[in-house]
Amino acid sequence: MEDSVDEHVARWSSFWKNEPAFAPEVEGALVRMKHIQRWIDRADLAIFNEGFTVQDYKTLHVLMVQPWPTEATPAQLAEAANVTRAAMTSRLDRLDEAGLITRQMDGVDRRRVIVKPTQKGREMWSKYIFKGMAVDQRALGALGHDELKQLNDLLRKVLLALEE
Amino acid sequence: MEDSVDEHVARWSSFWKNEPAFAPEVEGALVRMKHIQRWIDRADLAIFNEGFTVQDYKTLHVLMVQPWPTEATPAQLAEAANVTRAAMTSRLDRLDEAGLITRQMDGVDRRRVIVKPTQKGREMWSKYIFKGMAVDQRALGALGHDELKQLNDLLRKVLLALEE
DNA sequence: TGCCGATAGTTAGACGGTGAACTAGTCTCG
DNA sequence: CGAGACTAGTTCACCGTCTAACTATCGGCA
Repeated sequence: MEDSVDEHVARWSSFWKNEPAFAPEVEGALVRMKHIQRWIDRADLAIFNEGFTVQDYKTLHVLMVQPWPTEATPAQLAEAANVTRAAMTSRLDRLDEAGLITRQMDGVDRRRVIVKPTQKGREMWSKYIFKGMAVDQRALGALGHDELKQLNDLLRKVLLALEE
Repeated sequence: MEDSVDEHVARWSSFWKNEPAFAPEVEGALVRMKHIQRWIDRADLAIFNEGFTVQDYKTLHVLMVQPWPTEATPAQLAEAANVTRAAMTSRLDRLDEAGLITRQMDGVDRRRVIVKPTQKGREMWSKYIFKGMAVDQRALGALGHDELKQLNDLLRKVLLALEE
């Protein structure tokens, strides 16, 4: 059975009949990933209501999810959330304002700021994390356990190469 | 061999030892897709120089790639580029200004605007499309032909379910 | 010790996106 | 045929992010 991306790839393939640089399977896989990603983003958007935004949630999320025991610097959070440090500053301002995180100066290196979630921040996070996981599972719900494992094996191989 | 996402998933798994709602393979697959996507976005960014932006390119790209014979309406382009119609208006303004597209009123339905690439627009697009494809192929370069096919089969199954 | 370069975080101004309001044109159905 | 609902595209005000300064601090080396 064919999905919308098959059409897309077929059209391109005929457009570039004699172009060896075009790799249909690469194009197909990446466009499919993009579509899945977009579907999830839209579903996630629907979860949040006035006053607590997706950005707020994602910031809190990368904070909770860090390898360190749920504390981190703005720079680490910015990298994890894929935004600039400047953007992270204003995000943290909002969360600080709302009482969801605290910012303390690091005693050892006084340039650094240690960000920690408050109790209220942790509660806010867990209020939404399960909804988010439900969306994710709905997105990949078509795959059985073995297929999910296959998918992860393939993606892991890709990622290992990209991480050098 | 383990990638950075394995660590992440292992940490979460122990965090939620007794939480059946957490599905490690779903989480892993989606985070990996996100990382691959991000790697590509960053590589793409490095391709473009002053005066012609990634947005300009992507807009031109969705125009060239449409099922219709390289002409489309702003609304179709907005959907394809995943931005609002308002944003597409200002994108098209820039491309129009630069002489890369034309906007003509549709004779049949005079609310509609038909967008077409100019010769210059087509040239600009093909100037960058091969660089973009090279990035994509580098990203998935770790996979052989059969693995790419497997990956597409899995992703197609997911997408078919999402497209109803 | 004191200087110079690097680094963490913040601040300032510009830019692109969003949602809502608006204009103009089309469709439907009594 | 004409009123009301709908649709396409644009304009506007607001908001989040980006780049590029700027401040404060750290580290190395003469």
